[in-house]
Amino acid sequence: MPELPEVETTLQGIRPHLVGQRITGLVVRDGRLRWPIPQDLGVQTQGLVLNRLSRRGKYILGQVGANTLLFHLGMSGSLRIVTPQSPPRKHDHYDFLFENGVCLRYHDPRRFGCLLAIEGEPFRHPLLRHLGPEPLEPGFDGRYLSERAQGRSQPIKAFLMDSKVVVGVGNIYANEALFLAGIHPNRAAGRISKARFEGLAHAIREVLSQAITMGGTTLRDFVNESGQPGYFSQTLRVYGRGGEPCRVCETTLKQRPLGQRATYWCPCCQH
DNA sequence: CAACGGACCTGCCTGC
DNA sequence: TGCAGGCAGGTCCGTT
Repeated sequence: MPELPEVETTLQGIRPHLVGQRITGLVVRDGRLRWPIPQDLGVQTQGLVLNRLSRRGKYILGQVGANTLLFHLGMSGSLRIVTPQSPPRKHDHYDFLFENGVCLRYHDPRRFGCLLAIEGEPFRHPLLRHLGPEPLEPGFDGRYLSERAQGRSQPIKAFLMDSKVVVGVGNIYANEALFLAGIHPNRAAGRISKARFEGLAHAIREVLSQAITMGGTTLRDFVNESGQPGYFSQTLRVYGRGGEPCRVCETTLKQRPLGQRATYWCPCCQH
């Protein structure tokens, strides 16, 4: 489910409720996530203040004392701000309780998300160490993409979804950015000109920024911290639109799995 | 190192 | 109505 815009929407939604607040407890109803929630996490965090919430790629990082909480939403996860009294639903895995009476509740049917604690410097952790640059920060541009793509035969779409190349671009926004840039998703990454990579970097930033502004994309179950869906779905240009007319040239959009993932493109606009 | 396939899960939709 | 099969926003891991 969540790509960078959905994670950013979640972060911005929960941050004002939680930063500076003391953790009074952790209730784990079902700790079976991608990796089990550490048994001692409640004891480890109780009484500590959540000093900072930030994002790295699709991870949310919470700084508590010398340690960092690592949240990931996987394919179907969502974090919501609720009251401790609100009855838990099926697949509500854990609650963080805070001194101000707020409860941070995690919901994840498919259990691909995680909740871990990192001791010391978080960016040396194996899950974070090899991550590529943030697409919305300086340093991410056409020149960078072009250099990383040198000699690679991989389809550009798979290249963009590689978090070692750039973080936060998942299946929806890879499809959308390639459409905006006019690049065929199956084109070998190493066979794209520097000029076209400039356009692609711009398209990636554009599509991610727009989606954040609209509160993310909700296909079936993404909800923000208040339980509301995102509205970027209405703006999707190709994702999920196989067989429908291109919004630019009205040619019928193609759809075909590419590297196990649903891929959509306009055969007229993308080469 | 690069590329690829399998694996991890549940829910929902389609078609028989 | 029931059931099998396919598919879904992520990403780690093992193999070639």
